[in-house]
Order: sequence, then C-alpha cells, then structure tokens
Amino acid sequence: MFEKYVKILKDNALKVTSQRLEIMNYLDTHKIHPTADEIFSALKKMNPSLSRTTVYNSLEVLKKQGIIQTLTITGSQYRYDFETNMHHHFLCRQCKKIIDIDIECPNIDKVIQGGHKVEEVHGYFKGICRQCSSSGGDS
Amino acid sequence: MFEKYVKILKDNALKVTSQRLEIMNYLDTHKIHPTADEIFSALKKMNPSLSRTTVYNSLEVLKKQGIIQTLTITGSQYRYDFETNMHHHFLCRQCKKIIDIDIECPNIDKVIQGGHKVEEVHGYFKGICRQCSSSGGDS
DNA sequence: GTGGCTGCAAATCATTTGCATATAC
DNA sequence: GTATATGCAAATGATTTGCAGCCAC
Repeated sequence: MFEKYVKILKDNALKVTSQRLEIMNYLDTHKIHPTADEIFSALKKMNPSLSRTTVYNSLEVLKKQGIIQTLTITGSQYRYDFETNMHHHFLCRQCKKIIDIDIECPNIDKVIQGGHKVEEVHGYFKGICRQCSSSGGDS
Repeated sequence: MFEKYVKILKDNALKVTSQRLEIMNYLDTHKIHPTADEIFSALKKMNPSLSRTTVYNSLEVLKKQGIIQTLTITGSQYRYDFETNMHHHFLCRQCKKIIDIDIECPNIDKVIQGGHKVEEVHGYFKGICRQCSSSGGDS
C-alpha cells in the first residue's frame, strides 16, 4: 500500500520510517494544503505516540529533497503540498479553503532573463471563491 | 514635509498621529519590504517611546484601507510595501533581499473567469538573485 | 553497531490581546 | 468631551532547539 512512498524515500536516500510514510500518504490523499499541525492532529489519532517535532522534521527533509513543497499564502503558517509541478493557489478570505489554480504565465521567463536564477514560482490569489460568491457569501 | 501622508490619512478618515506619519514615511522612503520589527527598530531610534504594538496597529489600519499591502513571501513574517499597484517579488535565498518584479501575466483573468472574486494577486519568485549569481554566490 | 530519527520539554520568534493613559478632533 | 490611539506587559500560536533513547540499515 505504501510501496509508492517507500520507493520515493529510497530513491532520495532517506530512511524509511512509518511516520514518514504516513505523512506522505496523508499529503498525497488529502490535497487540502494542510498545516503541520493539521497533519499532526490527523495522524495522532491513528498513532497517539506521534510527536509534533517528528512531523516538522519529516516535512523539512521531504521539502529539502523536493518531494513536497511549502506554501506561504496565508502568511501565518506554512502549508504543505504533495504536488510539486508548477501550479498556483487561490485563498478564499471567507471559507479559508486553498484552491489549485492551473494557469500559465508566459512572461515568467522574463524574470530569468533579468539575470535571476529562479528555483520556485508561486502565484497566490486571494479573494472570495466561486462557491462562497454564489452562495451570497460576499462582503 | 509629511503633507503627503497627512492627506492620505485624512482622505481615509484616519486620525493623523506622528507615529502613523513616521511609519508611512519610512515605508515610502525605504522600499525594502521591511518587517514590522525592522520598522519598529528603525523608528525607535528617533522616538524611543515608540511601541511595537503601535507599529502593528498602524500597519493594520493602513492595510485595511489599502494604503499599504502585506507580502507573505517568506512565510515567517509579514513584510510591508507602500506600493500597491500590481507588481511581483523575488526573494533571494542567499542575500535575503526582496526585489520588485514588473511583469504582466495575461492569464490572470482566467481566475476571475473561473468564478472567483480576486482581490489580491501575488507573484512570488524564489532563488538566487542576479547580483548573488554573478558574484559566484551560487550553491 | 551506529548514525540518523523520534519524541518530549523548553525556548524562540512573530504577532495579538487586555488594559490604563494620552491625544486628535 | 469623547472616541480613538498609544504603550506596556502578558498571552498566544507556530516553529525550532536540545537532548535522551530508539530503530533502520
């Protein structure tokens, strides 16, 4: 069941631990861009001895290997994403959900042409999402 | 000297206080996207009785009126910007500077067409800036 | 067997809150 | 005069650090 994640860890020369597998599986199957604490709380239900520190440590090594990415869209906590292909995000001010946005920006190359070495690109949109807009949830 | 900022505050029905004027002037003349604490430390030198709370309070009301904007590019602190016209930012992993990026993304409208009400757009690029790249500061 | 990983508690950093005093209007 | 802003100290929330014991390899 977790063979997929075992392979990813081995391919990256990381030790295979049940905590890392559970964290990867959680992120892969809950594409809601959770915070470290949301991951911790969800997994602690299954494994009460899990430590918050382990969650932070694991997320850090996964990020360092480029297996996951972090979002800074809210400004107050990091959010984690198992999807690392380029895509962008919309944060709804009302329901707080983070929605994936798949648009291309053809001008991104201009940043590289400006002489900067670009390693990460994040497009963050904030406002009221379609669902909240249509249910009269405006302000 | 601060007439410009006095006018902005009055136009927004905000009380004119020396602290607010100093904060606006600092942001307007130091386009380095400082943190609240950097603003506080710089201004405290001139006005030792200044409080960190006042800096946070003032930045919040200025943001609420759309006079300034906040950046969440680093993820660990808010950074403040007196420029509110649409532009984007590059964070150098090495020198930590935040550089303004002026590119257009013609596909942004697609987010609106997707039914979302967009109030803010932030393009964040991360990597190694031109200056650090050219001075061999790569990794 | 050993170096890296886990889990606990304490520390740190950024920000927020509660409240008394001071000030803009 | 009054509502709002300021400044202080304490509280909160997210994350990091130090360290002892444990486990993957």
